[in-house]
Amino acid sequence: MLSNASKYAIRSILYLATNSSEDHKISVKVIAEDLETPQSFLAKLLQQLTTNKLVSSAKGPHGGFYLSAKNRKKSLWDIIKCIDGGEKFNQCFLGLSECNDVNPCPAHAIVSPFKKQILENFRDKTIGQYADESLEKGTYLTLKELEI
Amino acid sequence: MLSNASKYAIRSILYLATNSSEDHKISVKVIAEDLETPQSFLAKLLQQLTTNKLVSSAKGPHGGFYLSAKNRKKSLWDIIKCIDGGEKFNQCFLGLSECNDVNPCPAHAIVSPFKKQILENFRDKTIGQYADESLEKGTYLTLKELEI
DNA sequence: TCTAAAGTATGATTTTTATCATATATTTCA
DNA sequence: TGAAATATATGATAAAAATCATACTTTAGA
Repeated sequence: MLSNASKYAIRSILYLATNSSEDHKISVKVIAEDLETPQSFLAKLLQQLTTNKLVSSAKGPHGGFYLSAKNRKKSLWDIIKCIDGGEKFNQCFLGLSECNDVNPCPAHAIVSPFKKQILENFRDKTIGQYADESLEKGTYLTLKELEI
Repeated sequence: MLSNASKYAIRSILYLATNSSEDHKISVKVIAEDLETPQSFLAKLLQQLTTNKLVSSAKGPHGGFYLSAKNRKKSLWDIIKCIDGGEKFNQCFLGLSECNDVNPCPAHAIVSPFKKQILENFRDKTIGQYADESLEKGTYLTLKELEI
């Protein structure tokens, strides 16, 4: 479904949402170690996310990445758009370029409603809300968190 | 979601379900032209599908591919398993290897029910049923069919 | 029995995605 | 003011997916 890039990006941002603040920036090195993702790949991704205002950063000692209040207002969908492009949830399951409610492929009827609902959820809920809910529900972002 | 390979495979099989029979085999060339897919790639795929008894074939003049009654009893899920592997609907949306109802990632709650329902549909409905329904509903398998 | 029309088998190439590496620019703090 | 810690920029490499190409085998039909 999503590219690794998008997956890493989402996990990083949700991680920053619960662990960082303007007073507590986190370096790529630490993020990559905590999330168990390739560091230089993540560095590139975070750059891209920073350029697109989804993440904030500061150079130098005690620098690093963090989420500002504004950043927390963004959505998962914003992240996906930024990395994989805005067509991700608009693509036909069987790869046809014109599949839609009027001219559906054979899988359209079963797949389409789900895509719509997931897209809505990803578009309408903010990163901040997602992070809060995740804290309540106790979700996890890396396998490390599963070790007892 | 699916690889191009799986998409082509599903489209080919649904195409054969409505257009072929033991008495009317269809060559890769024709299938590829009708579905607008790369011919040699499709040839490889059809081989794999034939090996795995999802499609039937005959060599020589008037040979080609077709679906037997048995082939029609298979499911979309069988095709996906054959090409992309059986983990396709079992993978965590954020790429974690252990994500499940007990230890969910932040996206699990929203994504998981949909995956389950789609998987069920794909697993429980036969190719034959899919093809019949598609005929009734008037779905399409290639953009060509949209041209007036 | 020869020829042409098919599938079958295998490997080469291209494209995309993912990953790795290295050099540069800033900034804090001693 | 200079050294170390950080992000930034860019390009190189590796791996996977998709595509292309070529030679071989089987079979119907003249």
